[in-house]
Amino acid sequence: MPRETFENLKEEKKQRILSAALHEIAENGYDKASVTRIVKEAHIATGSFYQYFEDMEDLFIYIALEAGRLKARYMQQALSESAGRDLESVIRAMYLGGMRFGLEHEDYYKCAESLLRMKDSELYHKMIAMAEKSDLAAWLFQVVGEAIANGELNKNITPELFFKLLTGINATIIEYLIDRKAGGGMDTTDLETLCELGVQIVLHGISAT
Amino acid sequence: MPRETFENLKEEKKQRILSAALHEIAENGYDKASVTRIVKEAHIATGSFYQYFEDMEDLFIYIALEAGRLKARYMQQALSESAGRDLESVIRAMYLGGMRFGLEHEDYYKCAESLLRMKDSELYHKMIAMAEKSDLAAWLFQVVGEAIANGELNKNITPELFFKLLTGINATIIEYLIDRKAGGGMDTTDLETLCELGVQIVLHGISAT
DNA sequence: CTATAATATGAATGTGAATTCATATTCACT
DNA sequence: AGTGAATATGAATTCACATTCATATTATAG
Repeated sequence: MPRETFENLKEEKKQRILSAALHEIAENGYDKASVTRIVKEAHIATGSFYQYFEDMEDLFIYIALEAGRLKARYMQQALSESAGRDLESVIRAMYLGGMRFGLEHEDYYKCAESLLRMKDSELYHKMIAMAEKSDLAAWLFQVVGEAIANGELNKNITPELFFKLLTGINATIIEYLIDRKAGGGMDTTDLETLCELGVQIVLHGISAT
Repeated sequence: MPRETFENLKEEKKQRILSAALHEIAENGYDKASVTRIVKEAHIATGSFYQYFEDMEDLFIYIALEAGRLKARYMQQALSESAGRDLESVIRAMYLGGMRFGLEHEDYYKCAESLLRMKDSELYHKMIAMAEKSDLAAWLFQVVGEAIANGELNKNITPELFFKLLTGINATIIEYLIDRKAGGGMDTTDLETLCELGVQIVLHGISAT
C-alpha cells in the first residue's frame, strides 16, 4: 500500500504518476518495468517516487488491487444487467464484464495479465485470494457444482479445470479484441458478437450451433 | 547459433550446460534468466560461457530452435498414429503431441512458453514463422478452411481466432497437466482422457456429450 | 619433446537500474 | 514574518549482473 504522502497528493499529480506507472507496466510487464522511466514520464524526481511508495512491489500491489476493484465493478454491472442466475447467464455476464473492462481499461488489463503470470509471487496469491472471495466466484462455484451434480457437464471436467478454461478462453478473446481494436477494425456490435461467441464456445465448442 | 567450441564439447559437458540453461530459463523466464546462475549450476567458468555462445540471446535462439524441433517431432509422431485427416483427427493429434511434449519435456515447454510471451522480440517472430511452415499448420489451415466453407463451424469464428483458441485451450490443459504431475496424482490414462476432453471441449464445449 | 593452436578460467571492467540521503523547498499554522 | 513539519530533489551509493581480457591449461601435430 502506498504511503500517506501519495494519498495526500493533488489529484492531478496522482493521476499523472498513476498513468505513467500503468503505461510503463502495461508496456514492459511486471519484470521489466523501470522506476527510472516512470519518474521520467511522470515528471517527478526519483526520490519522490520513494516518498510515495515503499518500492516497486508496493506500486505493483497498489495497481493490482486497483485493477481488481475496477474489474469487479464491471462484473457486478454485467451481472446486474443479466436476467438469470443459471450457468449460461453467469458465464455470459462474466465474459461481458471482462471484455468491457479489457477494452475500456487496456492498461489495467495488461498489468493484471502480467501480474497473473508471475505464479510464484505473493502478489499473485493475494490477487487469486481476492478474486475467490468475490460474489461472482461464489455464484460460479455453486452453479458449476449443481451442473456437475446434474450431469450437465462433460464428466471429466473438474471445477478447477473448468475455471482455468473459462478464464483462459475469455483471455484469448479479450486479446483478440484488443488486437482488433489496435488494428482499427472495431465497432460496438463486435463486442456483443464476440461475447456471445465466447459463451457459445464454452458451452458448445466451435461447431455450428 | 552457438560457436563451434560448443559443438565440439564432450556430450556430457554439453548436456550439463544445456540442462542448466534449460532449468534456469524455465524457472525464471526469458527476461530474468542469469548467465551467472547458469554457469554456477553447470560448473563452468563465466568466461567459458562466452566461448560457447555469443551472448544470452544466442543461447535463447539455440534453445528455442531445439524446442521447436523437439515439439515438431512429437506432432509428427502423433499425426502418424492418427487415422484420418479430418478436423477432429488433426486437432486430436495436435493436442496429443503437445501434451506429450509438455509432460515429457517440461523445461523445454516452459522455455518456449516464456519466449512466446515476448511478442516483440525477433525470436518470437522467428518461432512463429517456423511453426507456420510446418506440415501440421498447413493441414490445419486447409481443414479449417473447408470446415468454414461447409458451414460446420460457428459462423463468427475467423481462422485467426480459431488458432488462438486452439492453442490457448491446449496450453491451459497442458498447464493443468503439469500442475497435476507436480502434485503427484498422475497416471498414463490421465493423458489420454485429458486429451480427449480437450478435443471434445474444442468441438462441443463443456456440455455433456 | 616442442611449438602452436584451442580451450578454460575468474578477476577486472562497465553498465543500468534501484534505493538512499543530505539538502532545498514548500506548507500550515501562529 | 517566523518556525517546524512535510515534501521534493537529484546526486551519490549499491548492487547485480553481462561481458571482456590477460593468463593458464590442455590438446594437437611435427
